[in-house]
Amino acid sequence: MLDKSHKHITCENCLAKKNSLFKSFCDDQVVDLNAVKTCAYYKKNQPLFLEGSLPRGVFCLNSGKVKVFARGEEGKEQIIHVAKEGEIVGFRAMFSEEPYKVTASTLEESNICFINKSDFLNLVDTNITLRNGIMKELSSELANRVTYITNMAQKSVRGRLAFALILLEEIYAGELINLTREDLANFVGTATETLIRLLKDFKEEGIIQTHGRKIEVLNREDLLKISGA
Amino acid sequence: MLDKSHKHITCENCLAKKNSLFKSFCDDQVVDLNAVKTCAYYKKNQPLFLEGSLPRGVFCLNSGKVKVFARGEEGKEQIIHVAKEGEIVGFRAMFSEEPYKVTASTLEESNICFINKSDFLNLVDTNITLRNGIMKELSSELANRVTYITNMAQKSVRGRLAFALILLEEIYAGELINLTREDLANFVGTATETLIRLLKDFKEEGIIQTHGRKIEVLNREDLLKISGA
DNA sequence: CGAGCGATTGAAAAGACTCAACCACCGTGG
DNA sequence: CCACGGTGGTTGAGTCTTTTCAATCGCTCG
Repeated sequence: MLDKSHKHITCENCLAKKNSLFKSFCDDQVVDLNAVKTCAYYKKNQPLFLEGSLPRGVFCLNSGKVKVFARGEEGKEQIIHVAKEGEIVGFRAMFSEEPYKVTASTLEESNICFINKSDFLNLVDTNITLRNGIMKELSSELANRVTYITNMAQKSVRGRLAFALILLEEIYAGELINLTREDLANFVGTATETLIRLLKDFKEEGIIQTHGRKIEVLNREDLLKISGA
Repeated sequence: MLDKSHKHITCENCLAKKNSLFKSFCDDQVVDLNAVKTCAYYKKNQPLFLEGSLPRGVFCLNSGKVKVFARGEEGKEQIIHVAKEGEIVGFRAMFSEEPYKVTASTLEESNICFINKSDFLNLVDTNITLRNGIMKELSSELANRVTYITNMAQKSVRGRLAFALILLEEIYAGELINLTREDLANFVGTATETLIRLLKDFKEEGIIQTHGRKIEVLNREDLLKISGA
């Protein structure tokens, strides 16, 4: 179960150490990191930061999931990314002097640590491996978004949903995908009703199965095939 | 008129010096840059690099325009960006060890210089301002693409075309927009026929005017309004 | 128990795409 | 000089996808 207190999480045990940009850190640096960070417990649907506000630091997810989204014209959310345990959220904003272009908000209860902008930039300055990791990460996200844009522009909604389910299956590794239909629709980029109908189709085709709102992928191959079309 | 020879272009006079990432360079560095680069004349529709190939360096546009695109499933191009004089193309790939995810190809006759990967990375290592500029550039492009994705996912084709025309008007600053209907459709993310019909609508509404294939924007305000809807 | 949100369904309308045909321009070779 | 072929631009008709609007259902929370 989740620890709901604000107690300090030690970086040494944190998943982020293994998976994230901080993986290059040696023991000394982890101790440093541990010293400058602060930890907080977030309830479901609590924002980490808001579009338009000024970045003050980065967020490191110890547990829980976070959606990152922009708002289109009529305020409709477009979910750009779903971050999971071990990921660092908001580091792109550290290098531009601009306000956030996106909002980040928890999808479930989460324990999230915060590292101050100056502390973070200090780490970046003193650790070449970290800096290279960040440049590589920025570049590869840029490349990812090319795929994302191409998908949005060229695939049918059915294809996009298949693609989204593949991504989400990996993000929810092991667990079932657990999103409101509206969030899922906002990730795929479609209307909620359309999304529900397509999920129904997938169910009837035996590709997925639902447990309440939760979605289980039964046939990844078929999803790949549909996504490709 | 364009100089069609392969003669050396001096960085001192190049637009890229003023506008691009290299703007932070002091005179000495410009001399260095000038020494390591090579120049080439490109005909229309000639590729700078191909999706899947290994990056060997960056391209600096002295004159001309370049489209950067990915290919969707059935090979359909999705144009991600149209680069103009002064821009540096392909620098994202310098920081990941992966093959290009996109193809770059000239839209018109161009004079383009090439800087070797190791020379470029050397410059990045020795010039902190350049490095910071690059990180900022990567971050802000990432932010741009969020808008791009949201547009693709939520706007109608009409809205996307309006948005594209606004962007292209800036890129073709002063000149008329000059793209094949197919390229424009691949930028907007639609079928060529749909694109042509929408252009016709815009013409009838007095928002644009065509001169052969070239497009002149008459009413930017209306485009903004349509794009916003 | 009632309010309210999220999930679901139906029906109709709008938006885009596909296919097929035709036009217009341009450079080539005879 | 002119017919030819090819590419890019345009139009029409029909179809499919997706959205929109309206209504219903189920569940949880106070």
